[in-house]
Amino acid sequence: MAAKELTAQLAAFSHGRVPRDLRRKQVLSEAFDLFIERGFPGASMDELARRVGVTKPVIYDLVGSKEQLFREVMAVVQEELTASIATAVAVEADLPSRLRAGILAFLRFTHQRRRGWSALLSMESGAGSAEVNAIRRQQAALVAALIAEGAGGAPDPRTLEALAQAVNGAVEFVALWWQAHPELTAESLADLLSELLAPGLVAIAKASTAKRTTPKPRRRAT
Amino acid sequence: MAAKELTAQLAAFSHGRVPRDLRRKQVLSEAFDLFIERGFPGASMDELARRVGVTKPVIYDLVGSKEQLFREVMAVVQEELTASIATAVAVEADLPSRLRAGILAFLRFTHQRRRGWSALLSMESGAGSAEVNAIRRQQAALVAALIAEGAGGAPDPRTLEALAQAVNGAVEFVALWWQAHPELTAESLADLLSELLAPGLVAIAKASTAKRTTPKPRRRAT
DNA sequence: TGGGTAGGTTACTAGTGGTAGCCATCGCTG
DNA sequence: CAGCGATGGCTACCACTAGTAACCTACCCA
Repeated sequence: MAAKELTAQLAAFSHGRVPRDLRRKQVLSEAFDLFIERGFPGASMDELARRVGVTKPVIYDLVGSKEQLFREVMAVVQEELTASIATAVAVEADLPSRLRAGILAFLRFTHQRRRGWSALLSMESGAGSAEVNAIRRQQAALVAALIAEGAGGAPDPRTLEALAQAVNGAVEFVALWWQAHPELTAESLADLLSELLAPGLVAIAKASTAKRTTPKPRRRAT
Repeated sequence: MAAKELTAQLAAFSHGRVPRDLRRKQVLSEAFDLFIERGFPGASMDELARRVGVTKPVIYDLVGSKEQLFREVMAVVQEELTASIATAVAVEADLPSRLRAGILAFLRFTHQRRRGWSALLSMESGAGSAEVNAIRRQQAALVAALIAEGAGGAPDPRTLEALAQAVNGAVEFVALWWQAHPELTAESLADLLSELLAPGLVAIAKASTAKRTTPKPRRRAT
């Protein structure tokens, strides 16, 4: 991709002393690869510096800290994922279709970039968990919006959030599991997941709108 | 719990030189607390040694490595969780009830021991991810069994596994999210989750049994 | 002919997981 | 009671980690 033109640009400064912006891009690019190869804990700043062909303080001057670097690198992934799902959802009309489209987009994305994706998940707390959580929050918000508009006005916000988390979790787990069972297709899994989730979602959405229309006491599942 | 009798036993050897088994138990107990306090990456073997009142090589002689230690310590959590869910599920009859009971047990467990639980999740790869994955696998197997018998004979095993992963993911994510929104009750969340998941599960189960009875072409969600 | 500054370096800190090798104290046997 | 082996523990180290202070040097512009 942009990697080639980057190295091309870099070649122009073969005598060391690369401009700050360019060096920064190089660091980010190399860091991305490194995080994917080794995961967050396994990636060392020393090795990053070595790969970039520079010493550590330069790296720290450019990106601040390992966490910040990780955040910055993975923010790109987040944006791509969000965009990918958003466009996939946009072309569908009713809730179930949108749900399935979104799930399919997610599955395809994480499959395509599975190395990057598992690197992203390879922290999950301690250090860079904040960023992972941010991605999940954004993801959940997206799902929540999908449910809300798809259901024609939502239940209370908390319920909505919880539902979004549930949907998110279901999809993410299946995506992860899928990596160990690649004989299945994204489509079949998207089918399965939407068959699992859509009925409940629709029912809950209906119940909530019905409740707002005629406020009967809600029944609970036994 | 057993901590008191442990310290009592230890007090008998106030002059250092504690028998191997007892020292080992002490290490595991102290390690448990430490992992909970600091998470896996944050917990240092030096500090563990300091707390136990012994030097590092002793620790390593007793437990092998940090990963092994973590595995051993967290296996206890896994067993407790599995047992807790299993007994909760056992007393219910039909699939939706069993599902809800299982979910409720999971939520209560992770809430009650939320510190330990998030410590457990605080690795998710790199080092001790294997153990977390093991727990998830076991958890998924449990859910799969629940679905299988609850549905009176299951769909094909892969579908079953995928479903189990989905259910697991949904519940786990909600449990995690709940920690940041403790104003909700476990019961209400269990209600919500089973309302979300039960309809789809029942439908899928029915479709698969119907398919085996009268093998009509299965319809897909659009 | 100067700077000033952008780009980089050496050399260090405190702390990590993990280990080699040595020592002391206990209980058991002669 | 003497002696000896096993048991429990320690000192001192290794290579590595993230991160930093202080110094240097080559270039561009006045």
